[in-house]
Formats: sequence, structure tokens, C-alpha cells
Amino acid sequence: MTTGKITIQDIAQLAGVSKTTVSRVLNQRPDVNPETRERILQIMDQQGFFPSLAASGLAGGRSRLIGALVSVIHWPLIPEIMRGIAEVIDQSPYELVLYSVNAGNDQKDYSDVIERILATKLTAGILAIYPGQSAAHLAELCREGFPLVMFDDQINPPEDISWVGADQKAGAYAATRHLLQQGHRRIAHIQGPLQFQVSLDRYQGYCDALAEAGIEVEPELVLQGDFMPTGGKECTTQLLQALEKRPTAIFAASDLMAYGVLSTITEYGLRVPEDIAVIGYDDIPFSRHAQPALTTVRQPLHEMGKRSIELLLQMIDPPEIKVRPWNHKSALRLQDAMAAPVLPASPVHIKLSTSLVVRASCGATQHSL
Amino acid sequence: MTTGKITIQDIAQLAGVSKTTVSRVLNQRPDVNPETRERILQIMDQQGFFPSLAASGLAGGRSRLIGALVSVIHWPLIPEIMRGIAEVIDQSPYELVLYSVNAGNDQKDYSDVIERILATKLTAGILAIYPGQSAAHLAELCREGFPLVMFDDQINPPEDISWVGADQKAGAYAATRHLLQQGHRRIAHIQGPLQFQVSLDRYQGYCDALAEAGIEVEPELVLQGDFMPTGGKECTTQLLQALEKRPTAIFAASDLMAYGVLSTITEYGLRVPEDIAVIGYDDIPFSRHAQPALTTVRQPLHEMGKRSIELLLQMIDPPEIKVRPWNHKSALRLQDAMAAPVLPASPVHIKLSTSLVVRASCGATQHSL
DNA sequence: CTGTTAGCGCGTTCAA
DNA sequence: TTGAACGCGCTAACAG
Repeated sequence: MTTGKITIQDIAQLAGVSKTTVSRVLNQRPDVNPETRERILQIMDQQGFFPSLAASGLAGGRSRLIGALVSVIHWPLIPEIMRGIAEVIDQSPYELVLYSVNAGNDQKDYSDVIERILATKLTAGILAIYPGQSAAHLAELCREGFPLVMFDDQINPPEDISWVGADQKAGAYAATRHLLQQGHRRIAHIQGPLQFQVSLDRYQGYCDALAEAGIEVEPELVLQGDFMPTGGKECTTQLLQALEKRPTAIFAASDLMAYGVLSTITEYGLRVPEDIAVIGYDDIPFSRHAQPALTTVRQPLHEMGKRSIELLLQMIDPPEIKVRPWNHKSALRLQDAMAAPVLPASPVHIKLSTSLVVRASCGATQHSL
Repeated sequence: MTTGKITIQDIAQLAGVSKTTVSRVLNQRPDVNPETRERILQIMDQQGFFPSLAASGLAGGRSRLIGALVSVIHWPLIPEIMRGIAEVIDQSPYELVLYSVNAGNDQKDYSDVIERILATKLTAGILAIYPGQSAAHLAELCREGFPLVMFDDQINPPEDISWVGADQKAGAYAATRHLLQQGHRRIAHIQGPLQFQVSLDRYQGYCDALAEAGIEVEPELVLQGDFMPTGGKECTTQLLQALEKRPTAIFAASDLMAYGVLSTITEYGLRVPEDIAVIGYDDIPFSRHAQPALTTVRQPLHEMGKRSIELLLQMIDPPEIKVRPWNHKSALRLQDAMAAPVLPASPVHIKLSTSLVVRASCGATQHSL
């Protein structure tokens, strides 16, 4: 516990070598005598030595920090995402710096935060979680070669940016199709704000399923919400007021909106799912405890979190070429690989699949777990 | 956007002064010619200059990073807390580094993480959120003069540690008292794990209210849960099995457990609140959307988050003495103040008050918002 | 394989 | 009120 402030210097003295050598083993360089390396490593952890990130960052020109740009820190999906991220970070030499934009108002531009991140040169890369409007800024960063990964929510397909997302269209398709299979024909859809790509994708999935069933999309059955319970309430009220043309099922683009849907339906003296079936989207931890338990589309958030940070770390430290130059051919390939500029590599797009979680709210007979 | 890498050097040249002077205005030193200062400041933000945190940390021996030690990153209370923290951090020159312990297992010891935090000397202080078992370690840190604030959950009252918490006892007291006022006499309490101070405090509040009403605590009505829905389910099942001695109200020590209580009661064909009233604890965002809407005790998490980080920042940068040395007396006081060692200051304890949020689940006639 | 020499960008002495 | 010089702890060229 009395880990005062051991430096490379100290280790070097104890091991009887120069600081350079210690630095080398620290950075996993191959060119160190195995015995020496072993001895140094031993001394290091027996002394409880950790290099100063500040110093190594300064000297090496690279940082050991990853910036996580979180737009809406209190969004219910965040914890699960962060859990995935933390798992990976814990196993890496990197630390996570949390940049929370939008701690106050919604309309705030992120550019100043981004500017600051870059200018302080504090982080080696950025993971942008639900970047929303600032996607453009970020894309520019990417083009300049700054390691950056976006977590979902890509507007105007930024081709040159790497992202990890979920198959929103397929998720919405599955949800809608499930309702159709239950015999529903009048299925309403409450969208999220159209400025988000996910809203469009989910709407598309909804349309696809209807089209497949030969049903035309009725404009009155498609309302725009705000992802929040309030929006769900308002839209549902509107839907229920059209007495003779009420839908028999409502597919909300977020669980939060679905909560508003559920309570509004109840307030109208109607029952879920007997009178109206409801499906949400996200599978927020609470949804299984809703009454009735909410059928919803689960996004593999934990997995997405892991994959996104893994991808980012990979962009920062490109994995070593495993091929050893035993012969001309492989030597040549190694040369090529090392000669090639690594940064403007082709962007990686990872789209994970969603899954429909069937619970009581959609009328299926399944148990609610 | 092309904020490449402007250094103090550049600013100094543009302003026609030495780097030292620029550094001075950066650190808000008073001994700079006002005109010069103004000019430099202007150039700085017209150039979009931000000092390198790494370099200034190295040189100055102090960091601009705050470490947030979060034990259970996916705990539903976290987002709201983080929102408060982010708000304050955004307004400060500090950044937040997220140390998530327990990304995997529960029993993991935090000491290695703490060790790492200290050894890398990366952070200027630590905010420990729900530190749980590692409180002892942290207390030691405090004693060594390291700036540290604990967010709630203090076990074995660590006197020399500063913390921010909520008045758990009063919250539980209010909840129980409310039930008593509704006429309930057999009130069960589902505790959280007893290793957490909050569990004990809430239990105490429960007992106090009963005692005040002249009711003895019945051991069969006090069960130990795990803060999770599952625990709520199990305990409720146990309570309901004692047919003739069923409670008429259940006070759960967390909203999550209350969800389990609600669903179990429903499964038993009973109604809330007609047959059994339910009150939870925390006021998780979702609780207002539960069916029936959950009466609960709200902790001012956002405020607590703000206060805790503010306190920590204050410990790191003790506020300047405002008194200017215009005369002998004040000059003397200034001297004294500056001579005194700042670090081992007396610990600050902030306890914010909770509030009962009455909704449908406890049988009050109030609307559920 | 190893040591030596320079800095990284900034804060902090000093002296002016 | 200002500037020059030194060093924080480490990495990155070089040479050996």
C-alpha cells in the first residue's frame, strides 16, 4: 500500500541495467535478453511498479487513454453498454475517460468537446456512443486518421467511419411479423425521432413485414414519438381516440415509449394484450418486470460494447503480423504489411443481430420468465 | 478543426513573450501584467489552445483527471449519479476517468485497481461510488492525504473519510410511517444485503417507525433480499406462504426488489394495493411506469452526484482565501491560512434528505403522475 | 542485445 | 512583472 512513487529509474538500479532496458520490457519489445527480461519483470511487480501514464504519453507521443463520448449519459441502455466496455478495458493497458456531452441541454454542439479531446491529445482514440448530430464532425476526424469507432446511430451512412451496430431493421421486422402471426392486421408503429438512423431502420423493418403480408402502411397508424414514455402516451392517446379505427397492436420503437403505451391503454380501461397487443424495442432491464411483461426486441448491448471497444483498440494497436519471415515469400508479405500505412485502413462495420423476446404483452401464451 | 498541436511555445511566440508568462496566465497566477494577460488569453482561444494534460501533469506533479471508481457499473442508480457528476466535471478543467471494478465477478478485490490508480499517479483524486467492501482500503488512502470522497455506502463509519450520502434511515422511516398511517399493522420489510450500511440504516428506519407506533418488530416479517428482483420474488413467496399471517404491506429496500414483490403478488392472484400495499426504495426512473405505479423513497441522486464531485474538487483545489491583505490583520490571516497544511483537513460528511414519492402501489388515492 | 543522448510540453525554481 | 534554465518520468532515436 505504501506504493510511493517507484520509477523506471529505481527498477533499473535494482536490476543493474539502464532505464532504456526497463522501458523496453515495459513496452514488450522483443529485443531483450530473456533472462534480463525475467529479472526485470520480477522486480517490477515485487516493487509494485506501474509506469506513469502521463510521462509515457508525453514521451511516446501516444496515450493510454480511450475517450468515451457519451451523448446521453442517463439513457437506460448505457449501463449495459458500459459494462461490456469496462470488461475489455479492464483487460487492457488502457483506461477509459468519460466525456459526457449533453449534460445540460439537448441542442448543445459537441464540437467543442471534440475539439478539446483532440487538442489536449489526451486520448489515443474515441468511442462515440450514440453520437447523434455530431456524426459529421466525427467522420472528419476519421478521415484525418484519428482512431474512432461509432456505437450505432449512424446518420447518412458515413462510409469512411467504423461502427458497431445492431440490425435494427431485422429487429423491427421480427417484431411486426410476430404480431402479424398472432393475427393482427391493424398494427400501429410509434417511431423514434427521425433524426436518428435507428428510427428509420425500425420503421423500414415494420414496413417490410407489412408489405410481406400484403398489408399497406396506413399513415394514421404511424406516429412519431420521442423515445420517451411521454411520447408513447401522447401517441397512444391519439391512436385510441380514433374509436372505430383503433389498432389492435402497437409496436413502439423503444421500451420507454412502450411503457407510456401500456399505462395509457390501461387508463382507457382497455387490457393488454387482450384488447391491444404491445411490443417495445431495446429490452431494458426493467421490461421483464412490467405488467404485463413487455415483449420487446433485444439488442446485444453488452456484446456490442465489447466489440466496439475491441475494434477501437485494434485500430490503435494493429495486431502484430504473425507470419514470421522464414522464407522469401512470407518475408515479402511482412515487408508489404509494414510498409503500408496503417491508419487509413478500410473502415470496419459490425452489425450484430437482434432477437425478439416474447413476453406477455403481445398475447403469446409464453411465460414471462 | 485543424487544431493540430498548438503548444505554449507557439502562443508565446505569437504574443511576443516567454513560455513562462503564458504558463502563468494558464495557471491563473496574479502576477502578470493585465494587458499582457488579456492579449495572451485572446491569442489562446483564437488559436484554440488547450494545454496538454499529460505534460502539465508530469511537470506540475498534479493531474487534471478525476478517477471515478464505480463498483457496479450497470446498477440502475448509476446513470442519474453520473449525470450529476458530468455536469460538474464539464464546468471544470478536470476530466473523468472511469475505473470500473467488478466488471466480472462480485467478489473481486478492488485493491489492485486502487493500487494501479495510485501508482500510475494518473488521477488527482478519487470518487468512490458504492465502494462496498473496499471501504477499508480507501480509508487508508484518505489517511495518507489522498483526496477521496465516498458516495454513500459507508461501512463501519470511517470517521476520517469524507462522504456524501442520503438519509436512509429517515427515508425508510417515512415509508413505514406512511404505511402505518394507511392503517397497516403487519408490515413486512425486505432488507438488502446486510454487508451494506444502507441496508442497516433502512432497517433501522423501519424499526423506528414501528416502535413509534407501538408495534413490535416481528422477525418473520423481516427477510433478507439481494437488492434484485429475484430476491424480492423469493422473499414475497415466503411471506405469502404463511397464509394466516400474511402481511398487509411490504416495504422493500430497493425498487428492483419491489418489482419482484409486485409480480409475485400478482401471480398469487392478489392485488396491489387492495390486498397488499407495496413501497420500494430508490425511485428508479422506471418505477413510475410500473403497474401499479410504485410508491418509493427517492434519493436525490443527481444532487448527490454533484455534491460529491464538488466536494472532491474542493479538496483537491482548496478555494482561494478571498480576503485580500489590505491591512495587517487580514494579511496575517492569509499567512496563517497558507501556512496551514491543507491536506489532512477534517473530513466532510454530507447527508442529503430523501423524499417519499407516493404513487398507486401503497393505496393512497393520489394520482400516479 | 544494450547503454547514451535527446527531447516530449509544461511547471517551477531562480535571477533580472 | 518577466525570462532563462532545469527537471518531471518516460520513449526514441542513435551508437556500441
